[in-house]
Amino acid sequence: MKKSKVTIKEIAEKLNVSPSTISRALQNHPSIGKKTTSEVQKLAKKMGYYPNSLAANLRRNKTNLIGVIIPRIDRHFQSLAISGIEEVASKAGYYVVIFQSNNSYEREKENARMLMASQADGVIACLAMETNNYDHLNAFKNNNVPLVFFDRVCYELETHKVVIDDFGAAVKATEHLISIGCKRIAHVAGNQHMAIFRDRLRGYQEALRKNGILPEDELIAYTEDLSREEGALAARRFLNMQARPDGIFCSNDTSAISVIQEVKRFGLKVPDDVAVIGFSNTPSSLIVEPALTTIDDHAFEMGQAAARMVIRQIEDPQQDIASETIVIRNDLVVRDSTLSGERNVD
Amino acid sequence: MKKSKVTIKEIAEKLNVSPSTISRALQNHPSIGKKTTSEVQKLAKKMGYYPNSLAANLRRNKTNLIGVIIPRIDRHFQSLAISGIEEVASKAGYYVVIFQSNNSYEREKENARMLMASQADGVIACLAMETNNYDHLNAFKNNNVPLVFFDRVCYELETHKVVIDDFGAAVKATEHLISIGCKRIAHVAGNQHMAIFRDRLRGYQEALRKNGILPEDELIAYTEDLSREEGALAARRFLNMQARPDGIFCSNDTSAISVIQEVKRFGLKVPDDVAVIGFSNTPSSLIVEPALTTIDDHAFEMGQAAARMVIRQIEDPQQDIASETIVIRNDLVVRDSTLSGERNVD
DNA sequence: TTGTACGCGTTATCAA
DNA sequence: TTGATAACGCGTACAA
Repeated sequence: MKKSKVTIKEIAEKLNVSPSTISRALQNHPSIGKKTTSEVQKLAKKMGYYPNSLAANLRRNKTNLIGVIIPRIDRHFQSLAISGIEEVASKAGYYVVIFQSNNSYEREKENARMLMASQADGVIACLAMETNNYDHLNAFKNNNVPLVFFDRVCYELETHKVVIDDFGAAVKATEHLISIGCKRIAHVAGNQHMAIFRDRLRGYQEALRKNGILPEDELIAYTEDLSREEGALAARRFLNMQARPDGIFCSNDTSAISVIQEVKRFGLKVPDDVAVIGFSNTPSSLIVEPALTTIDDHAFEMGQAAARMVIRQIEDPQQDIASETIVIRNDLVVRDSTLSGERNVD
Repeated sequence: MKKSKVTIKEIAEKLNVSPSTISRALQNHPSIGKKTTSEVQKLAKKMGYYPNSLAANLRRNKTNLIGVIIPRIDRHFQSLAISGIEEVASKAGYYVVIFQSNNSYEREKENARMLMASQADGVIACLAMETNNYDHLNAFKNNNVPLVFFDRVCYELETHKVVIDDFGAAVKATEHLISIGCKRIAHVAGNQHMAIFRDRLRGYQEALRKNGILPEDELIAYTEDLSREEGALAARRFLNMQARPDGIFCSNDTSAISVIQEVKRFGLKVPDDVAVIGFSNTPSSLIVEPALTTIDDHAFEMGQAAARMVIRQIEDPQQDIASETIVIRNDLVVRDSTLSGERNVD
């Protein structure tokens, strides 16, 4: 049992050479003799030496760390995106450190501070729901730490971004409902604080207009965070209306699944009486009955793209284009919640 | 736009005081005058100063980092556990760094190396499926870095552990099936590499024996990783048997849900013809129809307990009990997949 | 109340 | 092929 950790110095003493020789030998520096090198490496292993990356990073002024600020890793979309980030990062020799904001602005600020202090080489962020002040993120720009947003981006800040076309996806989803014969289409909307949910709402409205349907305010349910409960609440309100909607587009899968369950509990059929469509293609969308039609937003690819972007900036900072936006494709995945020969079309 | 990051020295020069004064003022050291302190802090803010924690940690020989080695964060159980870890850690002033092994032994080894290099103050680990050599984890013990296992632990190593009573939970689950009248109970087993899945299998067998039922080998389906596909495969085999099982206990929810879907596809009813029970209480268990009876393994609490344990060891190393194991409670959550007045009992 | 001086573990530069 | 020395940014014992 060692008391304190083994350092380069101790190895040097045992071998009667200088610490620099050890340092070089451990990195297979060509200027060190083959024999010395292998001796050093053997002894280092035997002594249980581990490099102290604090010291090395301090000296080198590079940490190979990419910080990720994200609301919550236990959301499917976000953990998938992180997997994408990690895949690209680790292949390029970077480590990924995750900071959860829990959708709290204060924690996000704290996370940003910690990231600055930890000397991360680059940062990838998906903003917290609460966030509408962006000063805490300026520190990165001011210190030339590359910053890439994804999904929940901030248009007020001039940085690189990775997004999907939420507006277009919402248009696609809504027009799908129209195409299967829905006449009266409702929308369960997310927090209007966030651009992605505003865009989805706008897309929904635009699709209606384009198809000669007048958007009605009472057909929109504004929710705080698209939870199961809010989905059920919205569904009940819609179902009890005189003129009941025959199609519901929800801004996420959680609320959509809740809506399906509520429709069934109400004694109506999905999709025959009410067709339902969600957003994100989470695993649960395959389990609910009927299986949920939804938008696949390719979270993994968003993560990959964000990581590639931030690494490119780290590795050649000259190429500093002011602000570039990558739009990841999205697909409508049609399943039984909108698919049926028996839809009650009038 | 600053070229390089602001340091204590630069602040010192601007204020014509020594760097140590700045250092102390920034930490609200009592020996520094009120006026100086506030001046320093104001200027630091204005100059956009961020402490360099590499340097500070190197000096202090403490990082306040807790490293977590975990197979995959996009598994519900694991991301919940991490949330538990984070909650406790951040309250105690520690940061959590996550290293995914992707269930690969090689990556886990690499993760351990990185964690040693990053000078983490403590480590929490949930082992990869592949892992059956534990040398890479000895480094922590040898360097007095506290190590706590949770869930997928390693009995060969003398460390602190947080687990649930997998054996007891499996007994409970199986006896529940017996109690509702199941006579012929099958089991979808996880990878027998891992103790938790061995224990669940043993618990299943023990419950049968205790109740005078002879465990049959053909009623056990051994799977690689309890995936949807493997669950479906197992279900088909069981359903096509001459003497069809009337109850199936699955070692996770994913396979259980898949079994339910397969039973229905086969034209039989859950639970009337076949009752199904899962393990872990994932969100999807509420969405499948009928809703899945399952074991709640309290992942969040496991994470909390592991974090408390590792922090205690970090903060008073004298109390170094060789090896302590915390067993977190687990609950049987009874839902419709085993609940029905109409079960076909003979 | 503040400054001086040193060291944390490593690496880069320069000289030998 | 190797060694001496300085430096990375910060914290702290000691001195003033």
